[in-house]
Amino acid sequence: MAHYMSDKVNEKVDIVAVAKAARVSASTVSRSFNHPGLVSPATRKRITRAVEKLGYIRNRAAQSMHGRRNATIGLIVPTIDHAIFAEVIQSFSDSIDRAGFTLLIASHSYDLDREYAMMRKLMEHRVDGIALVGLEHSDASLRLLQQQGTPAMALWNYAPDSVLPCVGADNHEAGRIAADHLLGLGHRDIGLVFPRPDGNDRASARLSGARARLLAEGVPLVDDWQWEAPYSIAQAKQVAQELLQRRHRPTALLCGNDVIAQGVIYGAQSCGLRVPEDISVIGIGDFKGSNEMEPGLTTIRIPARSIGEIAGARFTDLITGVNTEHFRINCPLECILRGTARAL
Amino acid sequence: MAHYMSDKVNEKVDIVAVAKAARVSASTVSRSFNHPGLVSPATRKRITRAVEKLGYIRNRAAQSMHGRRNATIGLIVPTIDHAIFAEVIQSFSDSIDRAGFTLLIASHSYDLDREYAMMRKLMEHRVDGIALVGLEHSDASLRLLQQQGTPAMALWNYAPDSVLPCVGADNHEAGRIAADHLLGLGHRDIGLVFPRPDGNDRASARLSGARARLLAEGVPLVDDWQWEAPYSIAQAKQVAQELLQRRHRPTALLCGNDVIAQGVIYGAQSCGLRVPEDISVIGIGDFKGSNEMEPGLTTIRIPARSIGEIAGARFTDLITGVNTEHFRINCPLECILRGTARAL
DNA sequence: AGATTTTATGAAAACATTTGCATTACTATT
DNA sequence: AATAGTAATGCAAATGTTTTCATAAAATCT
Repeated sequence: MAHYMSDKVNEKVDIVAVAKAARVSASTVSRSFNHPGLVSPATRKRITRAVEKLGYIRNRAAQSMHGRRNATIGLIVPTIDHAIFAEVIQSFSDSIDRAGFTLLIASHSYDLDREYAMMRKLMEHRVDGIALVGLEHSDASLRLLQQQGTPAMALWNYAPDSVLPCVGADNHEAGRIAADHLLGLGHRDIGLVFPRPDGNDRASARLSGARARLLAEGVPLVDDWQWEAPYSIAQAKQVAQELLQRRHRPTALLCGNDVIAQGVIYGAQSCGLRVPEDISVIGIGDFKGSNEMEPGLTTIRIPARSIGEIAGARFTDLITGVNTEHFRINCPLECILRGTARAL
Repeated sequence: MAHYMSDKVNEKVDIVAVAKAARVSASTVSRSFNHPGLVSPATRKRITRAVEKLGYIRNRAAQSMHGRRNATIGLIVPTIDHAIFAEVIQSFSDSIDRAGFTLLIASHSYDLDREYAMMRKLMEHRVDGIALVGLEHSDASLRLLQQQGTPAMALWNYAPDSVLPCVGADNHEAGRIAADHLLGLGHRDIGLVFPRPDGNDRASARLSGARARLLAEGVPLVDDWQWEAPYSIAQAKQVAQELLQRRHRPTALLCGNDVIAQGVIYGAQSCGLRVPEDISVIGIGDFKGSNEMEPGLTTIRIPARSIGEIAGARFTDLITGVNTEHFRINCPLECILRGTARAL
C-alpha cells in the first residue's frame, strides 16, 4: 500500500467514531444522512462538523447490505475504444451521475461469452442495474438477468418488440434513409460497403434497410457492388481501392458506418477520384470528425449523445422507482447534408 | 423494478443457503471460495454443485466489510469521449480485468473541483485504488488521498519527481522530439500551434520542450507564428486558415496534438496549400485515424495502449501487495514518419 | 395541570460475509 | 497403544451500516 506520511492517523473513522465525536448515537448519524428531516438542525450541525473534522466517508458497501441501493450502474460495451461508444458512454455516465450513480464499466470485445462473464462480475458488485449495448445477447445472459432480478436495459439499438427496455436508434431505418437520400439525388448505380452482418445486428439491420429501399425503387442490386469491409479505415480504404479500379463503377457508395465511409473516401482519393465530383459517398453514424473532414461527410446521424443522456435518465428513474414503466425509446435519425454526396 | 417472470423463485440465495444445500457450514463455503486449499476436494465439489444449482453469486459488498478487497479500481479521467483517453481506458480496463478487478469510472470534464468530488464518490465505494490522469491535481485531492490512505497512481504523464507513482510519457520530450525532427528535415521557419497551457500540464510541457529545442538550435521563435488552438479539429482549422493567409508563413507547423494537426491540415488544404509540398505538419499523439489520413500524419507516438496496459499491471500488483515498490515508468515515445512532413 | 400527540434520540437486531479459535477425526511417530 | 501433529470443519464474533421499536422530551390540546 501507499506510504504517505500520516496526518493525525485516522484510527478507523467509521460512523460510530463520528457519533462519538458529535456525542450522539450511530443511529442518529445514519439518520442525519438518509433522512435529515428526522434529526434536529442542531445535532445535524454537530454531526456535519464531526464528519468534516474526522474526514469521514460513508461506506456504500455496508449500506448496500441492507438492501439499500449501491448507487452503481453496470455498463457492458463491446469496446470502449471506439468513437461512437466513447461518446455514448460519456453521456450515459454524465446522465446517471446527475442522479447520484457511478458507472461500473466492462467490455467484452464482441464476445458474447465474455459478456456473460462480465455480467456475473458486475452482479458480484451488486450493481443496481445493468445496461447492455445492442439487442443481441446470449440466452444465458438473459436468463441470468431474469433469475437475479437485476434491472436491465439495452442501449444503442431500438426495436419495437425488444424484451429489454431500450433506448436507441432504428438501424433498419438508418439504412433506408441513406438509400433514400442517394436515390433522391438521382443515383441509380449504388454500391454497398458493409461489415459482415453476422453477430452484428446493427450492420445487418442497416444493410437490409438500405436494400429494401433500393429494391422498392426498382434499383438492381449488382452483386459486384456489394462489398464487405470491417470497421477499420485502413481496411475499408483497401477495399475501396480494389472496388473502384473496376471498369464499371457505381456513382455512389453507401457505407455501413462513418469509419468505412472515411476509409472509402481515402481509397477513392488515392485512386485519383474526386469526392463528390466523381463519386458520392454516404456514411451512417456521424462520428466525431466526420464533420471536420474535407469535404465534410454526408451521413445519417445517430444521436449518441442523446441516446446516452435519455438512457441514463430513464434507467435511473426505473431503478429508483420514480418511473417503472417499460420503455422503448426510438431516437430520431437525421440525414446530415455535407459535401460527399452530390446530385447527379 | 423489472418484472421478469420468476423461475423457481430464489428466496434470498446467500452463502447460508448454499451451505445448507451442500450440507456444510457457511464458514466452509466461504473458505472454499477464498482459500480452496483448506477444504477437502469432496466438499468443494458439493459446494460448487450447490452454487450452480441455486445460482449463487458472491456479494462483494459483504466481503469488503472485512477489510477484504473490493476488486474494483476507480479511474478518473477528464473525459471518456476522446480518442486518446478511450484507448488508454480500454487497455487499462483490460489489464486490471486480467487481475480480477473491475473498473469504476468517472469523468470531470477538466474541472479539478469535480475531480475532487469524483474522488470522494469513488471512495464511498471503497475502491481498492484510484488512478488519475495527469500529474496536476488540487491540493484537496492529494490530501484526501493521503488521509484516506487509498492507493493512488497517475496515468498518462511521466515525471521523474512525481509524488504519485506514475506510468506515462514525457511530454517535454515529446515536444523536443517533434522539434528535432523538423530541424532535421531542414526547417528553420517553424510555427507552433498549441492549446492554452494553463491547467494542462501536457500541453505546456510539450510546448516548452519544443521551444527549448528550437532555441538550442538558434532558431528564432517568431511571435506571429505562435498560435493558440483548442483540441478541436474545427477550431484548429479556422486558426490555420487565418495563420496561413499571412504573407510570410512558416515552412512547418508543430502542433500540440494530432487533433490540432488534423485541423491545421484541413485548414491548409482549404487555403489551397498542399501538405507536405507547401507546408509540413507534425503532430503529437498518434491518435487512431492519424495513420489512415491522406497523407498519413507524421507525429510523435504516445503509446496509449501500453501505458494503460503497464499501468494496470503495476497498479494491481501494488494493490495486491505483489510488488509494492514505488514506480515511475517512462513509456518511450516514437517519431512516426508518415507523409505530412518533408525535407526542405 | 394533566392527557395526548409529536419530535428527537438511542438500543439492538439485522444484513452477508470472513476469520480466529475450538473441535473433531485422521495420520504419523514413538 | 499412547501421543503428537495435521487436516477439515463448525461456532461465534466481528465488520459498518440501517432500521424497527422503544423511550424520553417537548409541544399541543383540553
